[in-house]
Amino acid sequence: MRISTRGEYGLRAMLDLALHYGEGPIALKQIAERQDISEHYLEQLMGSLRKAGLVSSVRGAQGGYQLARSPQETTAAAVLRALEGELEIRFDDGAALGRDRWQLPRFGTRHLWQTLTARVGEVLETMTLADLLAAAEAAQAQEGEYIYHI
Amino acid sequence: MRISTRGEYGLRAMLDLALHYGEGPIALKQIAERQDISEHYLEQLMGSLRKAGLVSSVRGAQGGYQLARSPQETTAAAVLRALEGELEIRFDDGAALGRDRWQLPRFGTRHLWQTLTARVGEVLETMTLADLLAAAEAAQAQEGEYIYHI
DNA sequence: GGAAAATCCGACTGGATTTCCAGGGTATGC
DNA sequence: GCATACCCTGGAAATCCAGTCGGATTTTCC
Repeated sequence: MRISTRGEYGLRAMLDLALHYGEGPIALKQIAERQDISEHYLEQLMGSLRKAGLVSSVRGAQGGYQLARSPQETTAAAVLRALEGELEIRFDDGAALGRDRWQLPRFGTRHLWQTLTARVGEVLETMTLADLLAAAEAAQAQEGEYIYHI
Repeated sequence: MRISTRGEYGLRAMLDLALHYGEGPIALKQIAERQDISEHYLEQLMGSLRKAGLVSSVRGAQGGYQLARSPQETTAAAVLRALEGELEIRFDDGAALGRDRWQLPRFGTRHLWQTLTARVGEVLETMTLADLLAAAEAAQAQEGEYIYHI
């Protein structure tokens, strides 16, 4: 059960942009350094995000990327869809299955993947970049506490 | 967001065994034919399921595989864990992260994967083979109806 | 106008993973 | 003792992933 680094890196980049929302375009190089991602690779990912309309870019010196919409309006689902393609757990061609008893297992797995996709979708559609940053701040504060407990 | 064919095939094989629960050992060849899976490949998968204690095997003529526990006691989580390894969405080494503001994105993604893993886990731990077969029967009945509606 | 700073674009490669096959070994029932 | 079936290793083929490379284009600043 995996999500590739495209999702991880792309989401981190988007969260980085969210931290600087409203400050004008941020250069790819800065994001790559802060988030420790290969610059050229991140370039590809930003291309996908731009084509999906999630970020806008400004070319030339002093250029960079910025969120197309506010962190409150950008969902994790939109980001991951742009980077990883459809969010379905196992693609299902929707072909009609027969009525024989030995075909029940196929219905069974299909049902499971559908349920799983729905649950995951619920989470991703409701979580925005702003939500994630809020949760991140809470987690970071806790981690600080933990250190002092040693 | 993918699950490989190991999960799909293995789960189908387990559901096939569930359909014949209590009838003694079922030969691999029969399962492979009914579920349309390469015999040699399925052999590998059954090896994993056996080592995980989910099926027991009987060697020799009239041998085969059978569920080690009833369909009501076998969860989808156990099956998938045996075939796909840990069910975590993106492995997290749990390393401590710093308190700098630019590290917030890392906390953010970590939080998301944790939430997602938890949700998926809930579904998989509660769903048993028996549940899946019940859902499958309902789906198959509906599909029958649908055909007559044309 | 020119240098520098950036995004944009496509091709390509090395490596890992997945899927599957071949072939031989071993246990068991009849 | 033979047919049936599981068991094991090794590896081929294909696909996918992560990252690289080289350059083209656009814009700012001096």
